[in-house]
Amino acid sequence: MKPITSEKEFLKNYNIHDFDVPLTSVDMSIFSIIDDELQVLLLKRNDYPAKGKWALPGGFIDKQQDSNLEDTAKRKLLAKTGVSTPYLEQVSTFGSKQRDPRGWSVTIVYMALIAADDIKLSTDDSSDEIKWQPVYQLSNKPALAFDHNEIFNHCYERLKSKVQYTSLPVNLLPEEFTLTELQTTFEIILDMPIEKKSFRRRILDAQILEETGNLRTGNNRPAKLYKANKLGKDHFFQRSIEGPR
Amino acid sequence: MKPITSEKEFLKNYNIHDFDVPLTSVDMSIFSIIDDELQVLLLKRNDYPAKGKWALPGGFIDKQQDSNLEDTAKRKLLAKTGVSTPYLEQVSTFGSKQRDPRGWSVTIVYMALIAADDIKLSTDDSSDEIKWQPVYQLSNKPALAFDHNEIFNHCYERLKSKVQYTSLPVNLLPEEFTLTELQTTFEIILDMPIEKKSFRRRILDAQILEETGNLRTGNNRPAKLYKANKLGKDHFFQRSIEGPR
DNA sequence: TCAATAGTGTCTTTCAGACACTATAAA
DNA sequence: TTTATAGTGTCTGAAAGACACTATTGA
Repeated sequence: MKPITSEKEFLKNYNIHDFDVPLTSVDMSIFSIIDDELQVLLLKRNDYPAKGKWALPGGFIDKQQDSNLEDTAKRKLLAKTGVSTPYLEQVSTFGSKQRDPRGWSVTIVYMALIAADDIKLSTDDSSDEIKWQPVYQLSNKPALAFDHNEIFNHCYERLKSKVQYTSLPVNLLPEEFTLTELQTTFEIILDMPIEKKSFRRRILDAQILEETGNLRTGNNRPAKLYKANKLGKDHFFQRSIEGPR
Repeated sequence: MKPITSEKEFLKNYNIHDFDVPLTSVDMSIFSIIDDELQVLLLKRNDYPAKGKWALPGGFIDKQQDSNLEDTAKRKLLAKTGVSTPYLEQVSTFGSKQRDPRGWSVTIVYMALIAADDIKLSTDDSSDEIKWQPVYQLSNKPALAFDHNEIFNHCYERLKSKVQYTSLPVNLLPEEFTLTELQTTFEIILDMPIEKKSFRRRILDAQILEETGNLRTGNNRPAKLYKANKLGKDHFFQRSIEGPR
């Protein structure tokens, strides 16, 4: 074999199957607030390995369809929930010899935040059951497929941590919402009461919301409706919410 | 072909080469403070693709040697720098069709912080040149191999961001150091002066350091030497350093 | 008018920035 | 005694928590 002297020539002779690469997939924790609870989407696996076990949604990269990792995550999310423009954040990548019985494997993990009213659940042939699971029932109890309990916990910790110093929860609400609804969303995720005045001052001073001019009415004083502006979906505060003293 | 009815049978018939998986690697930004500058380690590529270009250290997962992703990163770091117990943090994963001319590829990116006095640089056959590059010369200027400029920038942003609310810089110093040396390290990374009293109050109140009892002497008042305790390597503050008003 | 929720005024607390001050070494 | 750097005292300011207060609706 003669020596290679150009990049073009190198690539002509290159074959990925000469290399012993790990299996690579994308998995995700899809969060939503349903029945005033933070819930995560689970699928029951229809095939081996881990057949019959509940798992986080995910799957393999489609080298034709997907032009990058986020495409893979978005494609899976759309297939299961019908949501096409989620808040999507890469959380971490898990890779080891033992995490999948098929051998050395790597999974790139995303979390998605979606508003409950956008969701139309559907399954495909990789699973016939799909459900929302309250996160407090998942933190310790039932064993998900592979290392998905660990993966989920990592996502949940990331979410709780970022809710302390960002405005992420606006992504879990419909387009229009009241300040009380937003506060409740924060409180559900942090599992902690927040002082009303502090919360409103913090959010309003950050100028990440704008009034829509509409009101939410009920059997009491109507509340102003707001929507997130550009910044609102991703604002970082200088200080964390501290909680009760 | 008869249907598969057990996990064991499934795994017997499973062959990873039936699947079209992407090429997977690990890359890293190794930071150190050298000559009072934040610098990052670069290697000149000895082989195609991108032969002759400077690149971040990295390489493929060795499915025999490495039992997880961190092992791969640690193995590469040890080979180049001789450092075996770094501060090592997974930053992000880049994956796309175009980022490598060999086709769809994924790289898991780590950043490492190491103390200058621990380092013994060495190359292997994948490169014959290795160097420290000041980060301010890298942020915009010279084109690294593949998407390594983008990868580096991501690491650098992560580092600067975490230095505002953690004690990470202790990992860039030798075991013993003065408060002024620690402050200088923060200032170099943030590229911003920090008020002395605020800094010392913040660090000391967090109880992440302990006095070693030794003193750093010179042509002036000797300074107390400190070392990080368990918390010191990874402490998170409730509030960020804000900088001059 | 009452119940319920929206929304505000204002005090305290915490921790960062500013900056002038004192302390201790070598030359 | 001077110069250089280590280290402190104490004021101001920004933003969070506490909590009592007022506002506005339907029943």
